[in-house]
Amino acid sequence: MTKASGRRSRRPTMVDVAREAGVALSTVSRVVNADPTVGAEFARRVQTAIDTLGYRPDEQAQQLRRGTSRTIGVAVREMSARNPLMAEFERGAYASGLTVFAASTADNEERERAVVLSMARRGFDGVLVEPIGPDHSYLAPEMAAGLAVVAIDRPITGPATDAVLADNAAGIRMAYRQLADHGHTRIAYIGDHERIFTARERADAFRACLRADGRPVTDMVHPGETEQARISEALRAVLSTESPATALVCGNVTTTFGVLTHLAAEVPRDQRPAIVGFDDFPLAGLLDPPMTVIAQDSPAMAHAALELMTARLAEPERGPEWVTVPVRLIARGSGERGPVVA
Amino acid sequence: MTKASGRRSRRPTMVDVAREAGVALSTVSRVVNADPTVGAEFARRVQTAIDTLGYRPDEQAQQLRRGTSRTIGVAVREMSARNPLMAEFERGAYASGLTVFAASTADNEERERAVVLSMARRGFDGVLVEPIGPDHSYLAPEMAAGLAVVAIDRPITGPATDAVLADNAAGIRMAYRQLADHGHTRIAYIGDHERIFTARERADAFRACLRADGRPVTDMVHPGETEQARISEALRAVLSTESPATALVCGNVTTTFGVLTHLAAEVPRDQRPAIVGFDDFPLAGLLDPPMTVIAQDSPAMAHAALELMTARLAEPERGPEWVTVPVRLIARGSGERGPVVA
DNA sequence: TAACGCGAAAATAACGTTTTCTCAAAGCAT
DNA sequence: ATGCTTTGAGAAAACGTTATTTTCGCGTTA
Repeated sequence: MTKASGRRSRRPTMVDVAREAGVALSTVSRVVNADPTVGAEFARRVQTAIDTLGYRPDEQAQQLRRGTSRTIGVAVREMSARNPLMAEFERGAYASGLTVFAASTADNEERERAVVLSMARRGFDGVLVEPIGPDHSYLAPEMAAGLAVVAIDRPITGPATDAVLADNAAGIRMAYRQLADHGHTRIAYIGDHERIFTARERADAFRACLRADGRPVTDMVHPGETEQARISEALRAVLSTESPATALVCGNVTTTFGVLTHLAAEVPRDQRPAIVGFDDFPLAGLLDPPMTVIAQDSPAMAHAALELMTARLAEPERGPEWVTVPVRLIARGSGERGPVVA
Repeated sequence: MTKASGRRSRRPTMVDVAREAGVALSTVSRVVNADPTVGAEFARRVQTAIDTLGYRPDEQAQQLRRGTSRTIGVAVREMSARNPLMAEFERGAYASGLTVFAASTADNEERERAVVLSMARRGFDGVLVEPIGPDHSYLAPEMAAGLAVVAIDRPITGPATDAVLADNAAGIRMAYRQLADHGHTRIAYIGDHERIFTARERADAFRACLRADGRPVTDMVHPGETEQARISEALRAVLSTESPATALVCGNVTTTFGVLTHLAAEVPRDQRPAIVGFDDFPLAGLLDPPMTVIAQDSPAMAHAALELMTARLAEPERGPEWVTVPVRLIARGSGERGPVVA
């Protein structure tokens, strides 16, 4: 150790290496960047100095100078929710030599702005964002300055960006169809608040299903907050009328959990409605009955997102592209029960 | 717009603002940093220029110059697993004016090294890391150079760092005690591979419980990989002897899922063993029977981690500190069933 | 032998900030 | 009016890199 236990050892810099090797600063840089024009003897000397000093380049300074960071940021509402997607995206990005950093927006519009802007100011080359609010005009100058933006799960309003979306409408239709095919005529929908894009798409698709079957829409579609109280209220509304719903479509996984919780506590097992939930989740198959769900294809979405991101990094001027990824129904039981004969 | 639709608009810089306002570069800096020595008229002029140009400081350059970033990195094995903890940590950090970026290490030792090192090279002030491998000597120079390191869930071997740990041994004892108190005398443990710190602590604690009760340890403790096949194998081993286990302790949530999956598929409902699982999970209460678990106090752990982090940022020379956070048993049913009378 | 290339290393100018240092003008007491 | 402190703005030097330009030694050729 050279000066190991000094009170506080500054990180060695290129200048230190140059001094140690007795060469010019720029020669060190050339060695570090494997410039072929550097002589063998010099390269050796510099490398030795690098090793003894334990030098490693300061990525921050590199990025400032180079103007590119090969780093992309992920701004999602909550880290866990989109997790299979993030994991897949991260793996793929890493394989392409990109670094990925994630931050959560806590479902807060202002926080999203702060997070994304901070990423841009740090020289991130791109951001994958699960957009929240209705206004994303703050992105325009960043995009003009070269930030690659890809929206996931919902499109961005304002500047036109790439986007990866799930086929929400098709998923809802599959759920509805599955229940209808098993004899249900009173099917209700409970989901997230329609201020959220996906929730709106799903609720709208569900209304369209009802209308297509010539069934009344009123009282059967219950979007709203995903708090337990609201969900319980909606459930009571659809289950305790004179002609109660015999089947439910849940708009997202939070709603599904809320519905299951309510039913377990308040409704006798043999009187529970059939259910199809949007979004798969662990243990879905171990519930009683096992949950039938509409599953999003997270790996495919992650792959598409990475594809769009790298394409845009390579060619910033290309037109924005939207990719819709199919969903599929996983029948496990809860959606295949017929109506309870009251 | 000044030069909006130009092919590619460079981000405005302090120099641009200075030119626009007709002042010196340093004056702009003083205005941005609210230096009180700047005259009112100048401040106004600069502010106007900032607004019209849409200037925002380049955090990268700021950090390079200041030598500090008020950013801390989180390197965890998987984003979802530690999520409640991360969410809480992020919230707290944000409230303290810190920015948090997360990256996953994919349970890969080399990847952890790359991620953490990259964070250090980018000028992150601290890292919260869920350590993987046995050797963390690579951290020593970084810590010497001022990187604040806090370990979560497991301690770091090599350089001495702060750490936040769950009280694994106490948790296992509670689980064992609960089952023993309900009449079980044949209790088995299935958990993660002992190369992982927490898994080793838990398996050891379980062995200690058996010994304390004067029970044989052999064949009742099954640490190993958490793949379904291995778990099933272990289960068959403990359940199909002549005096089979009547109760199980699962070492982590992955194991719990594997065990539940196996039992659901292969063992008739009325012959299933009692179970207590380490780590709580969503829907645990909706299973049949509802799962009794040892729950870690994620908010408390996050809080402790943030506490340690800020303390170290403020006082880098302080001695390393370990915090052990208590766990608690949540009795829901699966752990309160008596032995099956065969 | 002087001019000329040429290869390879050194010097230097950025990148966008912050901070230290200068220095002019203004204020004020003598 | 003179000298001395304030005040506040501008100039310039960092921070650790990379990219461009200069310099220099040396073998070729006219």
